[in-house]
Amino acid sequence: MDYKQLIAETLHEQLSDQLELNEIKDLLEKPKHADHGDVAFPTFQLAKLFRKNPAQIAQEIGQSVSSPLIEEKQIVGPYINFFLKKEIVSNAVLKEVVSEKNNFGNLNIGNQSNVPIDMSSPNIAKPMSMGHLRSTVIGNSLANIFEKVGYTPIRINHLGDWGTQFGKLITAYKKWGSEEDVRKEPIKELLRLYVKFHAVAEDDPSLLEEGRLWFKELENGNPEAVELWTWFREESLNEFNKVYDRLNISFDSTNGEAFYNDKMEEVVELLDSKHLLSADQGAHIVDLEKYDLNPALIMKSDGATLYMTRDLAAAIYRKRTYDFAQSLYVVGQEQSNHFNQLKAVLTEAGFEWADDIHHIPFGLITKDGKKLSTRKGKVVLLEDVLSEASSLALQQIEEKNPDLPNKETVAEQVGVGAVVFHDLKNDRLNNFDFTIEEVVQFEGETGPYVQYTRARAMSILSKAGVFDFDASSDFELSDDYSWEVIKLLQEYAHTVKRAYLNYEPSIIAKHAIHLAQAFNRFYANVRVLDEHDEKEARLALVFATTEVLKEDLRILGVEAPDEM
RNA sequence: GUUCUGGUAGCUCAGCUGGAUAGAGCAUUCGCCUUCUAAGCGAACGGUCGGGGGUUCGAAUCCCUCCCAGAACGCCA
Repeated sequence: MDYKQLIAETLHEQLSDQLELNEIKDLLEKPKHADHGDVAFPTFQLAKLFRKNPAQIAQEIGQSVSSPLIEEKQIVGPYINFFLKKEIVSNAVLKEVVSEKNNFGNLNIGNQSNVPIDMSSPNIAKPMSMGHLRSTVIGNSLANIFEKVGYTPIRINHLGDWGTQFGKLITAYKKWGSEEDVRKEPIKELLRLYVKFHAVAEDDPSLLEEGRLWFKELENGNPEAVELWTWFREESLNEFNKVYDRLNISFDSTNGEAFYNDKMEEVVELLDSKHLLSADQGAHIVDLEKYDLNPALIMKSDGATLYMTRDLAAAIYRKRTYDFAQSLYVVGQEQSNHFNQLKAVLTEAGFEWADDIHHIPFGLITKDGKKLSTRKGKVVLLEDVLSEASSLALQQIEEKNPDLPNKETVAEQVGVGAVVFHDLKNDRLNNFDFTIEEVVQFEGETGPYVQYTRARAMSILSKAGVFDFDASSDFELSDDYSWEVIKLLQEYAHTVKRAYLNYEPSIIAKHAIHLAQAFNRFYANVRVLDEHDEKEARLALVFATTEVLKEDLRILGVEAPDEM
């Protein structure tokens, strides 16, 4: 139910000569303070039309407006403040949640069209760091958001499985590695080799040349090189999957960079046929001066292709394969320039769908104020963070609720949930400096707080023995504590839509926090299980809260334990 | 140097399309478990919304300018 719309309609009866319905609706706003009502109409704009002072206009219009939905109207200076009939709204909203359950808030904006999402994309033979977590969880959450508004998301893990680093790795492995060590702890051992390579290469630059040679061998299909590469890739992917399992994330495609090796030539030929390529210092570029961008490098002077070439091939491949409505790239903001170039080149090539490509940038994670660097071995391993979080959560359970069944399972849900929620609760673009204390918290605006709130609500339902409601019952509630919860439930679809339009999971996280806060105030002040007339309605409100909190958490990729 | 992000309470951040006294959480101090999980609730403390101009009836929000921080700026991805 759209209350703004209904209020706008009643106002329109008075103002049909001066304003369109939509104009009135745009003027209506949600007051910041509860004592200013639920919907407010400021009359400043009308002052010009009427040539009267706003307060007088508010008086005149306010007098004659009435609707069964309006409990009370207050005219405060230039504002007309409307207070909705809480019973009617709560009844309507709770009926809706009770019958729609987890489908509450669904929209059909996307018509089930495809939206590939380029996300996670760790590099083979390197561990997943906190930086990859961002791309992974933001991408996953966006996929859920797009699904909720009616699109078909396609989660693509564009693995970094090609490039000169494999030459280096093969070199290092042949010099210092052993099959046994790699099998034991693949990522850690490969990382050790990679770091050692760079350390030794500092003093012995000939190593770099050897690395380049081995990469050349790999490109040429040297069986030994290919075998090692395949093996490294496989071992790495196995390791990555352990992390993805813990995060409850899976992919529809793991086509990485290597997948496009045989699709680059076509791109170069295409650009060439459209006369977009020009030679510059021996390299081939696409000039993008008219887009105010530096030139895009398509082919190196030695004839090798580049990142840009590969991404062009991937973009074209995805359009052909999925005929997408939008194509998203969840990649750090430091690559904004690259994606601007990518879109510009595609536009130059005549692909009007270049406009449907959206880079979804996010901020940098630092450690002690400095950028993480795999080469120098300065990394925060995601797996370690998750394990640390999980064990801290277990400690917390031993302290707060030692009799809880399935402690380890819940600890994992809470610990991992804390990490994921922390990553998603603020604006994507914010940078943050990593500390485990900051990331794993259990109080305040955190994942565990939301989970805990829902667990308490679930406990009420299980004590009442009610998990299902008859939508034909009356759920009329009018107290202030219920009302704050009802309002947040009521605006859910609007919230989901905002998250979708802004590509912003934090909008969902904020909703979860606000709903949890409102519910906790209700919980502290309103008795549910006592016998009274409103018992069923209050139970329905508790139920609705558990459903929507669970849905918020699901969209974020966080689990919701029934007990904790 | 150029471009892009950001600059709001001691710290971390909200603030939807410009609107009524700028809001949370953490930290600090204090109060609330013989009633539905105290991972909770309440109260106190805390702000020249980076500085300066401008547009507007009205600016944290839009425009200009300066300062500060981070990032990106052709043969890495």
